[in-house]
Amino acid sequence: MKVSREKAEENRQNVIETSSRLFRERGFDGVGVSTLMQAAGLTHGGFYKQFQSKDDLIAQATQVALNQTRDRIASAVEKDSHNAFDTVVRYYLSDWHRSAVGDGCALAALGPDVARQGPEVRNVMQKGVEEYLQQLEASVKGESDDDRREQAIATLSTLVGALMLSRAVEDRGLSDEILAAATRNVLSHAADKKPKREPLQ
Amino acid sequence: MKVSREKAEENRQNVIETSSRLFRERGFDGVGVSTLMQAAGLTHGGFYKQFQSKDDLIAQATQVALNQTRDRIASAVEKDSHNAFDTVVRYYLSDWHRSAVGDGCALAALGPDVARQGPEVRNVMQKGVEEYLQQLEASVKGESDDDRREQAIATLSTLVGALMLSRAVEDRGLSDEILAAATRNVLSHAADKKPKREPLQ
DNA sequence: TGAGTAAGATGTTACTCATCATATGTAAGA
DNA sequence: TCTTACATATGATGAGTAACATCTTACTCA
Repeated sequence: MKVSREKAEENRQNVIETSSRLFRERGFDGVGVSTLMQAAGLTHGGFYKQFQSKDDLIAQATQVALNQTRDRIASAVEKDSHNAFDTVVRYYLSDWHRSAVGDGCALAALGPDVARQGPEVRNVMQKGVEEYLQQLEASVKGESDDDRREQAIATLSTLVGALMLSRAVEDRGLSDEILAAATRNVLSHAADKKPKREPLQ
Repeated sequence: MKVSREKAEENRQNVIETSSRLFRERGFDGVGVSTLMQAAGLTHGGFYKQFQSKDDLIAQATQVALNQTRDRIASAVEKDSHNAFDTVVRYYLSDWHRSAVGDGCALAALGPDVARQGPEVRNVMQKGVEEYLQQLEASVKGESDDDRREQAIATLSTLVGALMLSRAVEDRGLSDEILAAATRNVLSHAADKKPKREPLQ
């Protein structure tokens, strides 16, 4: 049942991408190797020819997930570079992002899961956070580099926290309220030289 | 091997409290019923006479965890009611809280885990979030109720997000930076009528 | 360059062993 | 006697391994 080198690599990528989605939806402990391989159209025996262990796959899938969101934000900003910050915030705290757990930001979907992992995965996460912060530093307004850095960190924290909370509560009304309040607050604070509470739309 | 009614109830509470800690440390899927019972000094057989299912225990343990942090914050505020907001923020984003996952806030330790659960657990979470928000609304400064509500939601999001991120990255330096930046930012924003960037200490 | 062949890698099936959530038995308190 | 908390199964599923089949890839020698 051997397969061409290209096909094998394609299968590998397929497993990683499928896993990155399923992990975000169900957590690292919520899906088994067997399920992951089956979802990629393979049987679970061949897994260990492609990956050292499940942890190895977790690291790679987390990387892919983080890159995906980074790229999506980058391309959204590219289309509207004048209101970069506004674009990022509204994208991150959108209805779509709240419901698209498997396609959304890994920080909000897997933060505590990653915190429980070993150094490899945590290093991947760290690199992802740094990249997100650089994106935000570029669009945030501030008087100094330090100021922008602080704004970026605080903004990222608020975005991640709000999205996570909006997904964890049962009532849709409270969930909506969290997204709306966080959006308004972040936009009013980080966009300096504007009145503190500008209308949302 | 029957035990007195009081002892049985004591055992039950013991299981819930132990579970609330272990769940926060390892996630809902990271500990099995057997481990939980063993950690409470019992064998796993009696579990289903005390709880309907693992989900049932998850709901109760989440409740206990949320109450614990709520009470700790309340008593911290009581001791220094003049700087309530300051106290809450510094408590939440402290070194101690970052490392004490099993004794810390369930929102930051189990947010995404809860998001994957059924309505019962999510309702418990929702009630917890509402209580946290009420605590914050009382200490946050603002011109109107709506204003305070928004501040409370944004602050809670930032606190939860920052703590979660600080735990998920590998490097201690970045982790410290996240906590420090979020602390400074939240305090400068929510404590109105003060210069925007007052020194941290 | 050509065919033929040896070697190597990918994936399947079948397995181990541990742990999972849950159900049934059992002995002691009420 | 009758309830019930705890102990002992039970069947399913977890991660990881082993043996084998099969096809690609690389090497050999013309």
